[in-house]
Amino acid sequence: MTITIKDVAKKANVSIATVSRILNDKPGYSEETKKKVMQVIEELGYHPNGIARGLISKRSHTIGVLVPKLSSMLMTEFVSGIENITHQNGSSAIICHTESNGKKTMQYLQLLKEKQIDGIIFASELLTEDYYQFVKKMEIPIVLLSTISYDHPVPYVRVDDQHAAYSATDYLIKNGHKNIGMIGGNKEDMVAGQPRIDGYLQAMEKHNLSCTDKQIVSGHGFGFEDGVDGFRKLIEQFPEVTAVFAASDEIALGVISVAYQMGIKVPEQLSIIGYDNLSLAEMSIPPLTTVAQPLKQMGEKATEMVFDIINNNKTVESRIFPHAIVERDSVRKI
Amino acid sequence: MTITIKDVAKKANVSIATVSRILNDKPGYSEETKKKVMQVIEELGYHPNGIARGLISKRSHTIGVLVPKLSSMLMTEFVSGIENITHQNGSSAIICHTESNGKKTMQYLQLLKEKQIDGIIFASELLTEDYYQFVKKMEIPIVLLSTISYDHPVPYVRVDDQHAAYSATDYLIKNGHKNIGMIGGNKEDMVAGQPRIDGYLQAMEKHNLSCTDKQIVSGHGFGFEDGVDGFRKLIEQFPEVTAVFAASDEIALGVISVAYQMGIKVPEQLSIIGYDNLSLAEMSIPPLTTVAQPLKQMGEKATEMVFDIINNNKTVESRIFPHAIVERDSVRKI
DNA sequence: TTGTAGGCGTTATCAT
DNA sequence: ATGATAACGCCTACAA
Repeated sequence: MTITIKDVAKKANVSIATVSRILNDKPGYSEETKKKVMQVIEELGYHPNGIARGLISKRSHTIGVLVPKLSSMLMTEFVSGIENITHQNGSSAIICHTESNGKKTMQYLQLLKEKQIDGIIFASELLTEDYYQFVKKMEIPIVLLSTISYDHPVPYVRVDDQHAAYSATDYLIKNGHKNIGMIGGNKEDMVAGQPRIDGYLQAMEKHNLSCTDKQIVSGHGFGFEDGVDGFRKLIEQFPEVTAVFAASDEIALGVISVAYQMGIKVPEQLSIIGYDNLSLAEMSIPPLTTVAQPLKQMGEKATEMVFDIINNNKTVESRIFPHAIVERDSVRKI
Repeated sequence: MTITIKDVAKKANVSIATVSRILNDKPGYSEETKKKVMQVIEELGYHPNGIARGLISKRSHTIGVLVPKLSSMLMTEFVSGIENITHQNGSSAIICHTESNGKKTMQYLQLLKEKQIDGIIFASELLTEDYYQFVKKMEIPIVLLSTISYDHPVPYVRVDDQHAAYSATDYLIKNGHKNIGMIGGNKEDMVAGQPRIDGYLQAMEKHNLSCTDKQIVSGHGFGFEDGVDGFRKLIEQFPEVTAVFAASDEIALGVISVAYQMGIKVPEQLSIIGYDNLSLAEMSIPPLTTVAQPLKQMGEKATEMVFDIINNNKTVESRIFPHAIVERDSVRKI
């Protein structure tokens, strides 16, 4: 049997109201009784029941985090930042692994609603009409992380993907490369897929570099294997390639790996620039030049925004974080 | 204003008891009223309040997960497995990032208690007397993941670290290596530190191979940098080294990285075997031979055990998972 | 089949 | 400064 505020009250010969006051630092008790009560609490090892509290306060001090893929280091960084701020605000985070599955996502949304979570962080996936309608109807504060909604005014935190991709490609060009290929993620992905391809295209055009379809391979995802398959395909259809822009660090590592197998030297014969700046990037051989997103800070900012909405019920402003090229050793300067 | 069971009852012209019965599939209602009620629920977009439910059922359908480090891929795999099973059981997981900080850990423990979580998974860190006493007193079901308690009978899921380390070293020896060095994690770490060193020592002795202090470097942690620093130190004090056993994959990558910088060829001049089999291992150059732990399954099993305790209130048996050498290309067969 | 009422552990509003 | 008591949203005997 777990002990409640009643037990404390009884043993301390006071009413539960008094105990409650002491617990919540509300005026209306003497130092003396406080001392007595605190002692009893200590003796009994009493801990208030947050559930009962939540029933009244209508706050669960919990926020929900929806992520498509748990196994990516990207998410790890996000989650890490989210957890920091959440804890700092005396709350905790429930993490939900959607696997990019619409049905599962809706299930989670309902679960979170039933759990009475105070807010939601929705990461790295398009906010569909369904999701949006649900969240809106339930009046749950939400902010998007590394994604956006095209049709609705939902606050977000992200990097300008197209611009970042432009910068990456531009960096390659500025370093003397002309035959630049790109390995993108999923073209259908309106958030991280197409925009990065567009940024690449934009840079190529700007510098009057030819860019045929053969120079772009867009696979199914952003993983190592996608990089492996992608580069095999790329080098076959565009053998003149001298530099590649990979839409993720994992893809970039896949490229490096294939290059190594084929005896192509990086960066002497092939330059590579990645995207994300995961810890992987420093660990690769050669260390990977890549465009960095401030992952952890983004997670933190998004979380701060959620709490801002929760606490002040004010609308918050979206935020685009700056990206930056992190120069390491995978790009040859011609 | 959020709608409650009362609103549903009123609009459907029934009592809240009836609505509750329908919601929980308890006998005592006609098909007809069910239809009516369900329709009203639909119209109103009603969702039961899990908090209120929890107050009665004394179950929060939430479990707490304590991990020391969020940014490691090890944890990612664990968490992934945990989340799977948790969701499968209609619950969710609150993840707590302790940073190996005792005070923070105790705070989290109390937070979790107040949240009335149903159980705890405690990962990759020694269960101190404090933690144990708290959990015991609060009668919270707990299972340890990739760690153990020396002094108390707390169920755990892990791999036999010493044995695994023995296997790794043995593998090196069987492939003809004699001058084998080791780069361990933290020696103070009674769970993942010393046992792996012991396993290494055991294998060396068994095969009558000399093993001086110079052959072992034990750093502060299990990260990439520890591998970098560790190997620099190792090769200085033990230049004859021809193979190294790294206590983690990240350490191994650090070693490879330094070797590359120094122009030492892997595996031609230096063989390396890692520990963990993270996805990193396949991505390295050359692909890393390592001893694999079934991370995700371990997370899943630990979670199943927690639910076993919660649901059946039975004591569960600890489980040691088998490890396995995953042969890739970082060890030269002499 | 259905409704009434008490209780889960707190907090908040009254009195005293 | 303190104590009774009504909520909070739901479940569950017990009645009807």
